[in-house]
Amino acid sequence: MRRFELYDTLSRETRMFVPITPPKVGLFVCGLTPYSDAHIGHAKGPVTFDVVARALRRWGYRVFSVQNVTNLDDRLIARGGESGTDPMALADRHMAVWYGDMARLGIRSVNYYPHATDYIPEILAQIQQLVDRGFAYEARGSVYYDIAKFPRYGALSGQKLDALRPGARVDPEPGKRSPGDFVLWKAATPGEPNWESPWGPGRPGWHIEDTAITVRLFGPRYDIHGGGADLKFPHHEAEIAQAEAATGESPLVNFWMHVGLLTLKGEKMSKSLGNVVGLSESIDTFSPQVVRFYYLNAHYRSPLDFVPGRSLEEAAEAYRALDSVAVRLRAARTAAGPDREGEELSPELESSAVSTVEELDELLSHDFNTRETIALLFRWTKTLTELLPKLDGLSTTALDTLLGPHDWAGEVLGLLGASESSAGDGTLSGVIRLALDARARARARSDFTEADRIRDELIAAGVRVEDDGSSTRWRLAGPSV
RNA sequence: GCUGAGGUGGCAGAAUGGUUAAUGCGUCGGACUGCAGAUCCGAUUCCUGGGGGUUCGAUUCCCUCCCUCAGCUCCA
Repeated sequence: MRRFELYDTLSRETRMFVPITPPKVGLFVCGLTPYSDAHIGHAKGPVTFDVVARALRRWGYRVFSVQNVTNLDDRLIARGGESGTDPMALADRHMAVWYGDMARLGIRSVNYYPHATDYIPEILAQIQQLVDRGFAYEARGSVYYDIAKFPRYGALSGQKLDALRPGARVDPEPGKRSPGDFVLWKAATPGEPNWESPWGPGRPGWHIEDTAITVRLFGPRYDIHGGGADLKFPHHEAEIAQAEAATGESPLVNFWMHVGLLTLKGEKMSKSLGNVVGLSESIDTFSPQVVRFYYLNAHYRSPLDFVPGRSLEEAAEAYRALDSVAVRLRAARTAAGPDREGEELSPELESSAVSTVEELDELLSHDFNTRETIALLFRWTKTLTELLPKLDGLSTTALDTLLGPHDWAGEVLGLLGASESSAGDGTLSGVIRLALDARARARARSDFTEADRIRDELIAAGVRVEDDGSSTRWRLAGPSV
């Protein structure tokens, strides 16, 4: 198992990661509440933790990665009510889209997506524990957590209870002992989904599902808990308070990882501000790799400012440069077959390729600095470009060695991988090839009017045409690229 | 107001108590091309918010001020 450093929000320090039960690593990430279509900010965390899981597995850890789904909450009920849809069915519908987007983004590291409503017995049991131990109280059919009973409440986010801004969005519901108390079990309102409980019919509060799930899956303590930076307070505070009070064990998690939020022109992207850019559309318009690249091109803890019409366009430009060399290298490797004899690499080049891979692991092991690994991949690409003309003469083993860094990127970053290269649709590429042949014949007889007409029509149809000395390449163009 | 994270070149964004502060985008010049694009080569050597301090040396550590973003019970 490779050793690595990880920043922990709770202790506010970067320290060596040590699993509770090596080589196992429990990774829990707060997933989403699928009450509407996902926007471009929502996938930043999942991509980040996908890389975390991929890297840990490469480094010899056995990761169990879990992302919960809050498939019932106030917003889902509200949205469902507007359209006369069952809130949980509405959640499922959005999740279908979400899973599709996750698959397109190459996120395959998540082992399990537990849904809140599948854990009602665990939730009820945990609430009962909290009541029994005196951390929670019932009022008017609801159960609240009494934050006064848990002195460490606020430690993660640095909030002081008595400093909570007076008149802020604290909701002094009748029955609450303190405005800061949060609901564990919400008494049923007619027409809403509900379950029987010792306190009457109701449904879970927002925070309780996570700890009910993690205690069930991981036990009272686990290794890494991730989520967006906006979840620190109160959500993650509540989780600590719930789990540690219920199980009597501490700390709930060893490392809290918080992902910097995506802002839109300096402001947080959110529905209420009306400044959202859709996730699915972004993937459609550009590509899953470009979206991934965009996120990973910054440190996961930094906030990232999204500028429509520029951010993904820039990422597309940068990624293409990186990818085109990877594609050509992989093509040469495919052409070489399983065991072609040929020129071997110079000792310097060979050791450079090997040490580049080692350096990639090393860079990533400092709090998952994906940006640094991308910078190194660019440098490696640069040394590769002068080799490009000689590729066809190299042996299979030489090509495999050269592909090391790209294979690393495919395995860990989910970029530049063998499977990620766009193969293209067979029919489409056949038709395009046909048009390009016609253009080539026109060019051969110096009929540039006809040649340019064909090219212009292809461009108008979204196909970019590039002559490269002897051959002509094409690719589907993104918008305004 | 309180808590946290930051302020780096035209832009995006890393890093480190010490040779030219990574990388990318963009821009400029050259090569290639019928042209364009892509690609390649080169340049963009005068960039670390202000002010103090510690140090032989700070962008990095400390203090202070200013500014930005996020959180302060919807939030990835």
